[in-house]
Amino acid sequence: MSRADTARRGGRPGRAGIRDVAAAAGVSITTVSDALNGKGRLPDATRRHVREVADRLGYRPSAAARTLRTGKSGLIGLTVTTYGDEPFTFTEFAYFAEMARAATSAALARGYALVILPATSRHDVWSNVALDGTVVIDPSDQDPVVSELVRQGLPVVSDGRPAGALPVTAWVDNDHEAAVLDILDHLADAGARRIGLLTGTTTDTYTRLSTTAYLRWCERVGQDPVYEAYPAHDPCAGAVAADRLLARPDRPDAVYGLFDPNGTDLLAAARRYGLRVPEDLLLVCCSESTVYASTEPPITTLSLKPRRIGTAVVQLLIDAIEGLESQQPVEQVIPTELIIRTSSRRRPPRTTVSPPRTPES
Amino acid sequence: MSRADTARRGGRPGRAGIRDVAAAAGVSITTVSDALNGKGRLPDATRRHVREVADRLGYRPSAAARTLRTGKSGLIGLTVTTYGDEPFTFTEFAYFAEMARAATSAALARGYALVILPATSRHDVWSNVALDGTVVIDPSDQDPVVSELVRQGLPVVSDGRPAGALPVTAWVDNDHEAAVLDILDHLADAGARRIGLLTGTTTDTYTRLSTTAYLRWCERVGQDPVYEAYPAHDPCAGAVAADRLLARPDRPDAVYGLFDPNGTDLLAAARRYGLRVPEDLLLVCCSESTVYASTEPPITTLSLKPRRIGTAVVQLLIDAIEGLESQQPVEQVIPTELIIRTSSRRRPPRTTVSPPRTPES
DNA sequence: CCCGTTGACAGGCACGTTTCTGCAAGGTTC
DNA sequence: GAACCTTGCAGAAACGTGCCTGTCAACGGG
Repeated sequence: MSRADTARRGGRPGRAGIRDVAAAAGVSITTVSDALNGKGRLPDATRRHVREVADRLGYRPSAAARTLRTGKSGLIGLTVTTYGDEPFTFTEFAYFAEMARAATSAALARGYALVILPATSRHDVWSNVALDGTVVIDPSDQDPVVSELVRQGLPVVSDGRPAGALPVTAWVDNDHEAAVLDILDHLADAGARRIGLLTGTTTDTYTRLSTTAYLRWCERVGQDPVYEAYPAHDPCAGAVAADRLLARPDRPDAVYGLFDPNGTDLLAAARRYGLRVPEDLLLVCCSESTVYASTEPPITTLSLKPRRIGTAVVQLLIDAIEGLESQQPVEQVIPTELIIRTSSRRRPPRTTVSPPRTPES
Repeated sequence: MSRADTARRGGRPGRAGIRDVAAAAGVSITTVSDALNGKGRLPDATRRHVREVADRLGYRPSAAARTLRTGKSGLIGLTVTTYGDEPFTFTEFAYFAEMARAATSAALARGYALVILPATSRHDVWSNVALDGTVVIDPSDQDPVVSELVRQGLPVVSDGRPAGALPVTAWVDNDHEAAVLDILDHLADAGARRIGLLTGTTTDTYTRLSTTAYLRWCERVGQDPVYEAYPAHDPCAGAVAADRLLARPDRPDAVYGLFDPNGTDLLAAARRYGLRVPEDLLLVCCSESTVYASTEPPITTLSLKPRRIGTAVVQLLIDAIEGLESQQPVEQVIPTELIIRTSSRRRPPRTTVSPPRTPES
């Protein structure tokens, strides 16, 4: 009677419910649930029997029902910034890909899956997915998505210091100032006397911190700043800016580029002006791409360690979701790595007259 | 009485349910549901009133409950191949990133979100997310994830022809044979007399089709095949294979590389052997990366058009999910694009004695 | 005056779980 | 032998929606 009843209610063919398993195994629904989830107090014989029957019927618990009941979906949002209507940023391709890979792995290892949610998503889309928490990449000041998620009480962990007073649960970031200062010192040590910067016009934290660090360094060593800024999301603008930088009357003899494509762009510009690297021009850029290992010459790069960031962000988020007191601080700084290649190797000073550290002016 | 009751049941603070909205608006649950979803027959005044109250309470319908009730989650899986335990392939970075971007946009535009699900995911993770369908990239013969999804009756659309008899709902792919033949003809037209191939040891469809097309072409024009194969997921192996290819006694005077990093690797190898590009060696590789526009010299690339593929795959999948008779065929071929740059530009034949088409034997 | 129709809403079931409570049966202790 | 504890399971209440099935009033035609 009750068997026929549940069988009739089965509805969609091919999907067996927990009722069907209970009926087939001759036990109650409670017993099936307990047996499959390892809870309750059941003898191993019953547990095995229920598992066998469930396997035989091809039973898969409904994720929706489980989420509704437990309040946990096992889903983590990955909110990415957008330029135009395309998700992901153009200039940080390799960075994002690596970061997302690491985040996916880390989430998976702890039983969570990642949902890609562009920051400009239609409201009805991302409000229609049950999230346990969200990772936000480079949160902007007044991101409506993020602030709403926070308002809902969901844990939010950001890659990059949150701009403004965004109340995120935790964040992970590099020490961008220290990284820039390190690079400038490295270039000066290699013999650079006027270091230029290729930067962006955007106001995100990374660009802002890096640029001010450069300006402060210039002030400290007494060098006039030499930099060009361009809209970082436009790949063509980068090539033009690189060209402009090397065309200036006060042409730098070393350049640091903040964005991934700057290395090849600067190299191409140097060739146009007949500048040899590293003899006439030292080059460093921030990139995760491996192509800079086999350019002519290989270019020194700064790695922001996206793998470590992606992993750390997910760990912090899941700790918050599961209510674990995270042993680690809620603000975590990942060290950067300077991969020194030919493009910034020490060169002899061009003249022996002026000591390397004296600014020209 | 009933108000107090529902208020008490609210449980977690900050989340208003549909009951609370109904109570606050002085209507029934049905009316709220109908008003918000645009169904039923309600006067506009009631509809507006309910919407206002819902907004005021910050009401967000529970995604889990809606999914449970309707059977649709609005989630699409993006199943990616893995090497080791890291998701995504190493060699197709830019391809995957572009494809995923386009797929995300396309899904978003139709109200769906994407869930990243590596093919080697733990069973309990991906079986615990309610999917409406799945996109599979380059499905392997006996992928347990994919076959189980198919068995569950979920629509599955693959990027790349499905290997074996995998019963996918639809697939999108390039015409890899035609693309390779096109490139080989292009190189021959540019003066190549012995064209080499840098290929992979993996058995995926792309590698297999491309290699056999190369071999067939060689047979047709009477050239001895000159190729090196390496495990495509190992970036270092690519550099070594490129070197080996140019170190052979029967060194080719033109090379096509099947994978993204082959261009820079081949260029570096050519420099080591003192070969000028394109004078001594013509170069083409398959890549979506823009760095090849500004290498020295710029390298001709074959684009597989990942944006179009990602968009097409998602459209087909959502059509299947929503039960629309797709106007388009379930097998869709996206044309490739050969971006011709300096590395394969026509050069004069080295000697006028032997006609270009005659094999050396 | 009666009956069919239509508009505007309310009641209540079902979706498929998890879990709290409860209840027998058998064993232990004083 | 009664009072207890433990074991092994069953019943049923949620979780928050969507939607099917009423109900009730107003209305109009015959």
